[in-house]
Amino acid sequence: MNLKKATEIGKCLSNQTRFQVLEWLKEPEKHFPPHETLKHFNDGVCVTYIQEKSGLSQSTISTYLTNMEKCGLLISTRHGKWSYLKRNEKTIKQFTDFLT
Amino acid sequence: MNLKKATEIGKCLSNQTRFQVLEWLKEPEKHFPPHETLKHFNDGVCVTYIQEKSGLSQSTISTYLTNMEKCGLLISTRHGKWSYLKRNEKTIKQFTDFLT
DNA sequence: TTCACATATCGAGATTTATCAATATGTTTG
DNA sequence: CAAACATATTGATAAATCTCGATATGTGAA
Repeated sequence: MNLKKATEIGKCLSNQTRFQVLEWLKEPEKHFPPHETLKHFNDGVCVTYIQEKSGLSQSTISTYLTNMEKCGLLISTRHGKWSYLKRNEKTIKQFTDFLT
Repeated sequence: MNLKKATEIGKCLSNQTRFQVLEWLKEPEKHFPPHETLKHFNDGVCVTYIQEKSGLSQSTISTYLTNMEKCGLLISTRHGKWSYLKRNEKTIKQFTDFLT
């Protein structure tokens, strides 16, 4: 973790929706319905569910999630036509360690 | 700590200078010369030193520090004509706990 | 009380971000 | 392959942030 990377993460955390997504993804089963095909949340939650819950447009959420992945806050996994997002606890810890 | 407060802190952390200030204030004696009147860094570092080190204008730094104090990242103490700033470890911990 | 210095606030222009609708790209299924 | 669905990218506009110089306020010293 360095200052530049930490600041990029800070940017992601400067918006309520983006921060909220990270909170939701702590406990997907509490905040999202089960997936149709996948029977677990091991790889997180699909973009559509996050988009619906956020209330923002599909393009906005897609951009948010892409950026959050780029700076290491999220891990994206593709299964068929769906992209699943989960928290990247490793980067999150590096960030909080850097701050502390 | 709640989402709104955490996002305000995120905003502070979305700028390299502001994040850097927090890093500098971890070890003031490593990054700043000793104060003339005060012989310690118990209350942190005066605005002028932070401003000089940052290279930004006095007004910009003053605004940054004020905002960082408002959202609880810094504690400000006045001694005579100087304001000293130090990290507010309590809020920082609440923030990292909230994120984790 | 006046001067000098430390910090805060104001007003403004340049840059960045928020957010959308429209469109494009992937991927499965019929 | 064509249709349908999931996600990504583009282009645009409104809002927010960055940053400064100028100015105001607060405080100790002469």
